[in-house]
Order: sequence, then structure tokens, then C-alpha cells
Amino acid sequence: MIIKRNTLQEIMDTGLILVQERGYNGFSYADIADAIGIRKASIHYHFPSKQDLVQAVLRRYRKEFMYKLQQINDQDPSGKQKLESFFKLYRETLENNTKLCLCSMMAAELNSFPTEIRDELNQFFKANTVWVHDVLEQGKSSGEFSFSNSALGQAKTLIAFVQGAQLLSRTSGDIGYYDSLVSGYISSVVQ
Amino acid sequence: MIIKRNTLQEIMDTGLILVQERGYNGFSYADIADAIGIRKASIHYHFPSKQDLVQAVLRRYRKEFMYKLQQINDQDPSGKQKLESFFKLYRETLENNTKLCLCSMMAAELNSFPTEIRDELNQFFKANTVWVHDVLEQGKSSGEFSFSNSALGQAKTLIAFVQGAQLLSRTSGDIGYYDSLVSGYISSVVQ
DNA sequence: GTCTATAAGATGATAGAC
DNA sequence: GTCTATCATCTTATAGAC
Repeated sequence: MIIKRNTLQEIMDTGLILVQERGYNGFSYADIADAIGIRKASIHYHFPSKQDLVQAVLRRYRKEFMYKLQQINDQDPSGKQKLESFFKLYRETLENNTKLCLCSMMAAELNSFPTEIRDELNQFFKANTVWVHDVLEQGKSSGEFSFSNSALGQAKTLIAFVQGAQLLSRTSGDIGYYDSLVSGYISSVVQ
Repeated sequence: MIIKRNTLQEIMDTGLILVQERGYNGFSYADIADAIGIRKASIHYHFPSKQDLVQAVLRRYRKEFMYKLQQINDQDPSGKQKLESFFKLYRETLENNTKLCLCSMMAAELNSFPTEIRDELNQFFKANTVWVHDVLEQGKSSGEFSFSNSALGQAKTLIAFVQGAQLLSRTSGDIGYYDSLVSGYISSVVQ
């Protein structure tokens, strides 16, 4: 059986990997073309400009991430388990060739982008914050969690923390750095 | 009186700004040349390759940052004031045209660099961690601070947090985001 | 949809005059 | 030390054949 290839998806898949590994200014259409065995012009057919491409990649990334957060809600009972699953999502990009969250990478290169992409990035971080906020608030009122902050303040802190943790862990070359940071954080929040 | 210009320093000054604003792959020798009114070839005289340049910038940045931390030690009495001064250092780069810490930017583009530069980045983060560790440990034993973590674990968490806070604050376009995160963090650590 | 061909410009870097 | 001139290569992007 012949499997029909979906060039558009392959381009986005490779584009995602390359931004996460090298950043927006660190790869070219030639890199994608080489990686999947097509010509540069074919990429321009699907995505006329490089910014069209990363914007599409970004939107898909955000949707898929939201779906994963929803899955955690559907499956995990305790607040602690939800947090652990959340940190596991960020761990998985590190595990996979020490990539960073797409949105951290693009946030670092923020000045390379127009408003629409900045908005997309903020929506990603905002949605992360809202999700964590819900988990923390529920855990605080049930007595599972304990922190002196407001739940919203603590949620914002957690998002900053996880982005920084990923960055430092990759730089150190040791994923154990991430694990150690995360387990310390969780134990400081959980009773 | 004629002030003798120091081209080498001007190149490094501009290089620092450009990496902080756009990242290593986001600027060129032409940008520096235009900014300070010389030719590209003159930059190559001082720094044969782009990596030579950023490595020199990085080393100077780290030294100056270490000096500033030493100054805080020399001046500030309480642990809380030391932490506030530390977070103020990271705030100043945001204030100044919403730049990021040089080392966060370069850590995001880690895969563009050879081992020597990665080592330099790790030394920066390590030195930050050691300094904060000292402050936290002293504050904990004196009863000024309170956290369930070890002082070292909490110090590593703080460094991850401040890097992420800078990134998110710049993305949001609101320095108040940084202030709110930091004051929340400090109040959660200080008794 | 994918290709070849090509353009216009940027990029990192070097040689050699002053 | 700084310049002009030049290089090979890469980059984003387009036109038009198949």
C-alpha cells in the first residue's frame, strides 16, 4: 500500500523542529527542502513567505498544546498529578533532541516578528496561565496546595519558571537539571 | 577637547545591544558598521569572525555582571534588599528598549555556538546561582527568609524564574508584568 | 503541485592600498 | 587601523515550464 505524502504537513513538521532547535533566524527554506527531499520553490507554493510558514506552525502548535492540556483535565484526578503532567509536556521537548518550547524560542526573537505573531505568542502564554490558574485555584481551595501568593500570581510565576527551567536545562546539557528544578517546585507548592 | 574614540569598545557595545535585541542570527556586521559609522572590514580587523565578537562581548558582560553583584554585597544590608537589587538588574535591561539578558538570548540560540561559548553561558548562570544561593542561605538561617526547598534548590528556581519573567514581560509588552511577578515572588519567600 | 531557472540582495570574510 | 574592492555563498522570493 502506498502512503500518500502530505507535503504541507511535512513542511510544517520540519519547520517546527528547526525553529525549536535553531530559532527563526537560524534556518532557511533550503534546510527544510533538504530535510524532506523537495525544492525550495515547492515550499513557497504552500507558504509564500517565511513568516507565513512560522505563523501557521505557531497556530497549529498552540492548538495541539491546548488539546493536550484538555486531555490532562480529562484523565488526571489530583491537582498534583495535573501539575506533573504539565511539567512532563515541557520535558518532552527537551527529551526530543533538547528542543525548546516553540514559543520561548520565538519570544526570544520577538523583534523579528510583526504584531500578529506576537499576539499568537501572548495567546499561548495566556492560555497556559489560565489552565495552571484553574489547577492551582482548585487545589488551593481543596487544601491540596499551599502558597502565599494569589492563585493567578502563582500561575504566572509557574509559567515563567517552566520557560526558564527549559532554557537552563538545555544550556547545562543535563535534563536532570530540569527534573530537579521541577520536583523542587512541586514540593514547595504541594502540602 | 577632542575625545579619542575607542572603536573596539564601540563595536562591542553595539554588538551587545544587537544580540540582546535581535539575537546572534538576527544581526550582521553591516548593522554594527552602520550604527557606529565605520566599514565592515574594520570590524573584521578587531574581531576576525562573528563568534570571536560575541565571545568577547559575552566575557565582558559576565565580568560586569559579577562586579554589579559584588557592589550589591558591598552596599545592601538586608537579604530582601539584596534580592530586590538583583531583580532590579534584570529589570534594567527591560527598561532599556526591552532588551533581554544577553545570556538568555544566546541560550535560546545555543545550537548556533561551539563549546567555548556554551561554557561561558553556563558560567554566567552558575555564578548567578551561587550569588543567590549565598543570599538565600544567609537569609534563611537568620530567619529573614522562609522556603521549604533547600537554599540551593530555591536559588536555581529563582534564576529560572527571572529568566522566564524577563522573556514573558517583554513578550507581553508590559514591564508591569515583570514587576508583578517579582513582587509576588519576593513576598512568597520573605517572611 | 512540483520543478528549473533566476533574480536581487544580504552575509561572513579576505586581500591589499593608504 | 581603516579603507575600497571583491569573493563565494546563502537567503528570500518570483516566473514560468511541466
